[in-house]
Amino acid sequence: MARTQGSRADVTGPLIRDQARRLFARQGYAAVSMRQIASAVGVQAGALYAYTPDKQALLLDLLESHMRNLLAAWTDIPGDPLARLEHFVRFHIDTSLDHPDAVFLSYMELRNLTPQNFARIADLRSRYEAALETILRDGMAAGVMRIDDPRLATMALIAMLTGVTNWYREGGRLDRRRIGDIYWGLVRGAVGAD
Amino acid sequence: MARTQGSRADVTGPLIRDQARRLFARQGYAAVSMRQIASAVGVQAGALYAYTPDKQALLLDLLESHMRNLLAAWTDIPGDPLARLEHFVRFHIDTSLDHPDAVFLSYMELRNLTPQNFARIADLRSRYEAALETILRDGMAAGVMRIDDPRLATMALIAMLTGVTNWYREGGRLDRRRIGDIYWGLVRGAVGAD
DNA sequence: GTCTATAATCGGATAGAC
DNA sequence: GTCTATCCGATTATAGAC
Repeated sequence: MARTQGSRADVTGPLIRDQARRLFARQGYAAVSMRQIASAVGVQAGALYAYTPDKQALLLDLLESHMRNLLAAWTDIPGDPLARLEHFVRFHIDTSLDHPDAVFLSYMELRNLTPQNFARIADLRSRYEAALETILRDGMAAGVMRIDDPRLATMALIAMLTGVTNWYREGGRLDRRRIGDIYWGLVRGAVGAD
Repeated sequence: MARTQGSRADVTGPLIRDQARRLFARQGYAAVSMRQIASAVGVQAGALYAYTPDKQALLLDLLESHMRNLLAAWTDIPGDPLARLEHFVRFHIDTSLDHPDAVFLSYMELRNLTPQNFARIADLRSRYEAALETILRDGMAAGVMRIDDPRLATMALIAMLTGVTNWYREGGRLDRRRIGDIYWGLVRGAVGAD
């Protein structure tokens, strides 16, 4: 991948983020060196510092932009809490399968953030969790869901749905639509909506 | 923690494993140095190599012994598949809360194993997953569970149950018995047993 | 914006004394 | 079994040329 000299600011910036995301997800933040990222991009290590002040800022940028994209992409729908829950389940699975590396990073590399940066990401994540918890509480109030503890159910369901990234492989036995169907069946039962 | 000279082989060995497990779980394998582990134990870095040939072997030992303990501790019970499933749910949650660091490591640090070592752990894990899948299939055959895809349900349920380590804090709002009750309610619904 | 070169530190692992 | 000392390669980040 080594390149000779030349400026390509428009492509290098996104490429650094893409390769860093991919490598961090596969090997872990601490195990990836700036040289490795630079090599994957096709530049020398020193060039990375024209785009990020340091490695930590690069990780924070990846996590924060993912969480902001997630929150921006999510839109609740009006009406039946069960339909809203199905919408959330399919949204979460589709997002997780579209951006498996970003999703994986966002709950695996929190421990490598500084305390301040951790607080920023934890805040964004709690907003996303609140979206699901609201649906569950509305479903209980409407009498269409039976849930012992909506806070715990929120954590449990998100863990279950996010887990799809642990085993899903492109071109595997099940396509996305089918996976969404199966998970929705599990979730619908879990909230007592059968 | 620094100590003066002296041999304490009986305590140092277990202590190295305890501290390595704790540090690996909190910061990640790659982010923890042998010097850090030694410092937490109260010995110099060189002394660690009397107990492990290298850092990788230390990680493998932690993961493998955890998986073997898990498999040794698990015993299915005869009878009703629903009772067996409840037994599995409570076993898995209790184990996860008793050994949160080991559980976390066992599904977070697989990527830092060499391919050979990875295969060893993956084999042990698949045996554990098979225990749950068998119960689900028996429940379907007996007509007491409704499950679209038992293989996928196995992965989904284990992800959900293991997720308890992400939020549980000792002395928190809910005690273990109550957490087991709540998760069992979610699982029972998810497998269509209500 | 990118390169080359380098500073300063830290990493895993080993040797030999006690 | 543990310590001290050390080898040697890798790491993050910076400086200055182009």
